[in-house]
Amino acid sequence: MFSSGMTKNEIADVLSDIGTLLELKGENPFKVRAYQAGARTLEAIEEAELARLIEKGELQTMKGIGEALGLKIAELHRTGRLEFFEKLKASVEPGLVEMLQIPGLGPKKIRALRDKLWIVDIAGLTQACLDGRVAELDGFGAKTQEKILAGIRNREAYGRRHLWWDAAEVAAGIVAGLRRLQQVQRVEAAGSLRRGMETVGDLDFIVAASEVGPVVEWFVSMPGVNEVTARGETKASVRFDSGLQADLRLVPSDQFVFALHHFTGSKDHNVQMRQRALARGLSLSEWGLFPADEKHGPSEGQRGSGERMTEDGGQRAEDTGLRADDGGLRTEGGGQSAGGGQRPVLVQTEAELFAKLGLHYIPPELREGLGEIEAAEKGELPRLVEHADLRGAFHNHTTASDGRNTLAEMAAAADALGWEYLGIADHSKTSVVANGLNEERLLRQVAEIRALNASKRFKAHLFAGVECDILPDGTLDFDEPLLRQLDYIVASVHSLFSQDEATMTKRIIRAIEHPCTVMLGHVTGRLLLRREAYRVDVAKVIDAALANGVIIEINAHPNRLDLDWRHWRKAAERGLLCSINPDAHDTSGLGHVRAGINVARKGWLRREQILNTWPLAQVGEWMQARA
DNA sequence: GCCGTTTTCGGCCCGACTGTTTTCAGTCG
Repeated sequence: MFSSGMTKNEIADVLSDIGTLLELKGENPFKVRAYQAGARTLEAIEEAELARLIEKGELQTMKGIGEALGLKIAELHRTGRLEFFEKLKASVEPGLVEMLQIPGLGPKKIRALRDKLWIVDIAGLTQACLDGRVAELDGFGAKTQEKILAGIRNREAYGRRHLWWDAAEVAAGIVAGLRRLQQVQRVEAAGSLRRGMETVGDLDFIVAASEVGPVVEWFVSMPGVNEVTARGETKASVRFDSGLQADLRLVPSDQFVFALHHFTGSKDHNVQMRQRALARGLSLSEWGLFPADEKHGPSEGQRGSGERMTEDGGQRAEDTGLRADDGGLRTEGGGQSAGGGQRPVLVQTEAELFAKLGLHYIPPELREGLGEIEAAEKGELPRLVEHADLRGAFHNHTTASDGRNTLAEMAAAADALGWEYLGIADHSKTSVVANGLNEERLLRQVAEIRALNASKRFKAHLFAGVECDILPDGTLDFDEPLLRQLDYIVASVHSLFSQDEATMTKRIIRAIEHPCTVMLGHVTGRLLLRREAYRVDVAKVIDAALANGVIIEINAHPNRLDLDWRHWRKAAERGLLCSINPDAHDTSGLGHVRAGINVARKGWLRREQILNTWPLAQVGEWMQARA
């Protein structure tokens, strides 16, 4: 029998899930912690090492793994299944696990709600709060009840949007699937996903096809489709189990580019484009570009969707590498010829469409109606940074703190990406929960990094850094003599998010003014769709960074993506240097830079303005000069 | 559930904050 065991990270996830379930069952908290510690221990070793230890029956030589965990790990590794886990899962209402996502609700309170009010899911909890029953429970009160309700409401409100990263993955699969259909001539994802927005509402796919029936049929039959909300000749809509909605729009081939442009938006960009067309005696819409006085547009049946400009999703066409249009075709030229005849203007690419209106090609990420059309008219659009421009990345974690891959594994991953360098920045000692490094452990890691560099085992040069906590008073977590031994420091706030704006701003600026600070990490602490930014005067922080020659990172973790793109254009014009930092906690996390590239492009950033597009030698010189 | 070993049981574990209390339990990072 072919074995289908689990990888170490999958096993770690199971152990961690067991911890959560035991917690909900009210188990001894130390037992819970033992499972969580076991998960962490597992993450801290190499895949091959795990196999070797299991083989030799030496799992228990690892700190934190005893007899019980050892047996479970071995079984999961061998079979991918664990009876104990299955039974445990079956014994806990799944709704309780979901309730853990509500801020302020932990295992104890959830248990009380279940045992005393028989609440087993969020729907029941909502009703009990509305009835006022929750406030009457021992240990609960009016404020707690209010907070729970607010948490649930937020969840619902946020639930309507999705992280770009998650939506992009879904969209890529759909685009690839549509491309494989023989009836499909052209397909692109549009919407806010194509514009690289940090979150997206739903997905929009524009398709030109020789025959619509089979395409619609494929679309509504995709795996994961929970509900088909519309199904017609020109449009189909589905909702996935995840809550994500996807729209398919079928258009004639000669309308494809117009529909793509229209549904990519944004609304403001489209309004300005239409105005520009009108000024040239033309009328632009999703249906085409026509002489302005000529009646045109959809037949009666097609109307309706035309006026709807949503913040919807789409897939970044560049990612596929397959896009034939738009590529560098930057023709100058007016739309004069366009109005010449009575027939609609035909274009094959968006670049041609822009050219018809006297514009250079405007990349989707810039289409926010924030001056891109004026810049495109004057030929002043920047050459935006591209994913391929990256030569490395800073701010990455290893198993030394809370990462899931070792230093060597991360270095190997950087090699695989063809990067010239990789910056390590594990947590500092005050981040206890993230297993932050104390002085001794940090120095040991620095020595390890120097030795690896000397050994030439990896092509990528490793920079020794730290993600140093900014303490509540703005001082750094380590003394200057220690920090001086590192190549660079990322300074980040991880505690006391509740400080008022003045205090938080002062705190961060003090950290920026520290002579050892090289970069500022996740400036606002926001977690997209989950947690608001802490209160901070970002403008003052940018001023301070500029004054002190400190880099502000674009934290490319799909949940963070700050400093927000809306600040970058102006800040970079003033000379603020950027670094696209993946904040990777495992090797696959290095791929987050792709989300960071979106932010940089939306911020009009050019390659030169981003540290980790520079060649290794230049980065080294820059760091030397700073030190 | 793990660990240690002058232990086979008793301790593991940090600090801040909030809301509930009247001295503290629960949550969070």
